[in-house]
Amino acid sequence: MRANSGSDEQGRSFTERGRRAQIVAATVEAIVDLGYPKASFGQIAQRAGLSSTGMISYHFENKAELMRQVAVSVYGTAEELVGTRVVAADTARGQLRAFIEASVDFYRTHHRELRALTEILINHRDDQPVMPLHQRDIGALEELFRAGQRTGEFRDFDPHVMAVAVRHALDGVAMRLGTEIETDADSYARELVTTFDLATQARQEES
Amino acid sequence: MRANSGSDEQGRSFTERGRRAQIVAATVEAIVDLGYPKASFGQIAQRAGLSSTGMISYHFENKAELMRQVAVSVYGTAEELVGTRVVAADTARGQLRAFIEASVDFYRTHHRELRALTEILINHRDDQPVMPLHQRDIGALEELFRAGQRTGEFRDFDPHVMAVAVRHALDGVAMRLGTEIETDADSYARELVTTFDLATQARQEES
Amino acid sequence: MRANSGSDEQGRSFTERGRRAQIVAATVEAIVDLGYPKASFGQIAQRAGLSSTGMISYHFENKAELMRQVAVSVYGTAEELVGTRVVAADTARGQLRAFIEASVDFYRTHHRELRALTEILINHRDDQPVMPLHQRDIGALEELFRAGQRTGEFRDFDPHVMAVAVRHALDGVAMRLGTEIETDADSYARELVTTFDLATQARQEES
Amino acid sequence: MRANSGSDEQGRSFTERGRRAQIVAATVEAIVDLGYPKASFGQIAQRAGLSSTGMISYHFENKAELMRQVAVSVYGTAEELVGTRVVAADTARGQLRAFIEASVDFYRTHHRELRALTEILINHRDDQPVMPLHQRDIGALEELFRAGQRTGEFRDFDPHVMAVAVRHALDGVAMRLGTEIETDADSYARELVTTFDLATQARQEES
DNA sequence: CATGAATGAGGTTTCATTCAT
DNA sequence: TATGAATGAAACCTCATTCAT
Repeated sequence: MRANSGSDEQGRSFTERGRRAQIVAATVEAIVDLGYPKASFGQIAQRAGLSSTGMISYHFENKAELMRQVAVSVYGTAEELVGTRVVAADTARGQLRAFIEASVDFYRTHHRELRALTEILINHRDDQPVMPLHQRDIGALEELFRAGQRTGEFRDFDPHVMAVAVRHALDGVAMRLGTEIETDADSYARELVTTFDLATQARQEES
Repeated sequence: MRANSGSDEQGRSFTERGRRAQIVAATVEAIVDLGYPKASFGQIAQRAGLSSTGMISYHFENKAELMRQVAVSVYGTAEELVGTRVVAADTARGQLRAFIEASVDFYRTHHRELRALTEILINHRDDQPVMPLHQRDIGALEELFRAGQRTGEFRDFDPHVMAVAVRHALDGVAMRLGTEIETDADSYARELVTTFDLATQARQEES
Repeated sequence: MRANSGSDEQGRSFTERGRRAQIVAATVEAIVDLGYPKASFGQIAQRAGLSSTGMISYHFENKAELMRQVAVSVYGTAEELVGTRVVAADTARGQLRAFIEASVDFYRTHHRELRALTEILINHRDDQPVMPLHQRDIGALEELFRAGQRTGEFRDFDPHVMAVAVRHALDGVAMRLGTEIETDADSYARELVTTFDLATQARQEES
Repeated sequence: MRANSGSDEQGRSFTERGRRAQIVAATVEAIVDLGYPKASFGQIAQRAGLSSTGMISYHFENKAELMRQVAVSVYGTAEELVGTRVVAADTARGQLRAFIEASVDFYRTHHRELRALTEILINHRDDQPVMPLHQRDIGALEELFRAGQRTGEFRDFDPHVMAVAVRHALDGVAMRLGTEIETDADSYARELVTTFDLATQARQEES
């Protein structure tokens, strides 16, 4: 009848996972091309090579759920890419650097997904909110900062504000990478690393 | 027959300027309440105390133009408030501090306008694009940084990247102030000033 | 913006009352022609000479509300026609006869409205139910029966069951008049009057 | 390829008869729960424990045919239950009483089927019309009345109108038993028997 | 200036039905 | 037989915009 109950990808047939992924990808394209408000089922179906919008409704309970899945998908990819590189570092300072570099890297390689995610995060309003998403990032960063402060690597700043600053500074980079005519992603990464390194490190004259 | 040609407020009757301002304000409210995609003429008219959406079409050429005016209006207010405080400072460092503090101040006092502006910036797509808006801010910041680097107040970083970082870190604050349960705006301001102060100042051991 | 708030006809412009009546009439036609499930906005708009289904949504909050108005309208007409003839009679027995005769009369002259009403009563399911409608009729009949029993005109039966029997026997006539190839309405009336006269009157051998 | 040609249950495999009965039962449930217009194949399949609506299309030529089968099934059950009790009586008057009592009995024990049947009778429109169903009942009643009139048991009324009255008065009871908060079915039966007994019997003073 | 009415396009979603597996 | 996927039509409804008054 319908295959759209539940919201994770487990317990779904092979073909269905394929279709869902295809639709999610097409949604990203539609949002990037047309903007969230004009990313209609019609546009999405077209980009997914489907001959009917009914197919989308068949695979996703409704539009809100589809958008949620897009967010989850993009965020999942990002988390995996960034996460593995962060845990590979052994100092807090190194982890911060890894977080920034990996994030910029991700933005460079996935700027369309990222742009779509941003639009969804801004526009999606629902009872079932999409987003303990940025939240999760910010939480992780706060943790990182607090750990660094305990070991004395970092100076004594408000971990929350700093996490917000880092997170959204990166968002800024993301938005630029999507639209600007070939900005150099590496220089963004390099400068941001330096910036937040300076902003966080314990003052040397105090050591 | 129609009063909506052109896009600035000059050459308009008193009542018309009033209606336009009223509609712009109502648009802000609608966007904040419902999100950009659901901020329809109907909702806007309702919030403006108008009993017909025809009135909006009469005063604005189309929806895109209305949104453009909202952006211009909010951005104008912000620029005035922030600009006057920035020029009052006499060192580049002081100006950076003033920019950050004034911005946070503006966000605290105008977070609804700000939220609306953000949604418009993200969503608005048009042949006649609204917004070299952030652009203008970023340009001004770059200028400020370059000046500071020339006088030796600032270290040698990429002014563009730093401008983007500052601008979007502030955006992050803005988004938080709109939704978080009573975040302390002052502590955001204080921490961001310190952060970017540390990130930009010439290294003291090198002086 | 929209003229569809509230649900009675007061406080509406002349033109609007006209349009609403026109749409209600077209809804009756559509239901009779196609049946409730296929009486779509498209079909209704067509029959109302409207070039767009949007016009219906403009005048009625939603389909449920439109159906409610149809029911109210038909029932109102019936109540007026039947009511005036019932109160004109002075004995309970005479009132029962008047009720039956006037009802059959109404069915003959308004069998399309009646058919539509029946379909709506059966099919409409909503939180805001249409129908203390038959209920009202049945209540009135119970009252009539009880009065007649008090004066000794009627024998001692259960007024509720008898009311249900009368009301639904009349429904049966209604359904027949709509579909049968020219049944003689008068003979229906005559027979039903006799039937329920005999069924209700106090036994003469007991007097 | 398909098993749905024809419309009676003969010449069908055991499993197929089972599935068809199961689907018919589920259709009754769906109609009672949701109303005819919302009794979709999806809802029916769900209630039948089927995981695909394709199964329904496989077993029934189309939706109209399914509905026809539901009607036939319910009506068949009713006819059997009522019929056996009617023929057991030996006077026309006794048969009328039996018909009413057995009918009310059937409504009490099968009100869901009955409700579904009613909705189908009202809503079903097709080139291949379902239902000389009530018709058949009414025909039988007319026969019964005519027989009683010949033997002098009944007075001289129009058998058709009386049949319609009885038939639809019973429908009214059926509808009430489905929705009212515990109406006493027995009192309905008792009162209706008395009512139509009085309405039909030859006047004793004339004998 | 302002209103209410009208239009027509386009939105999401549900549905009966078909078909490959 | 049974399933899940696909299709395309049609459903209700909202919207920006226009126009007569």
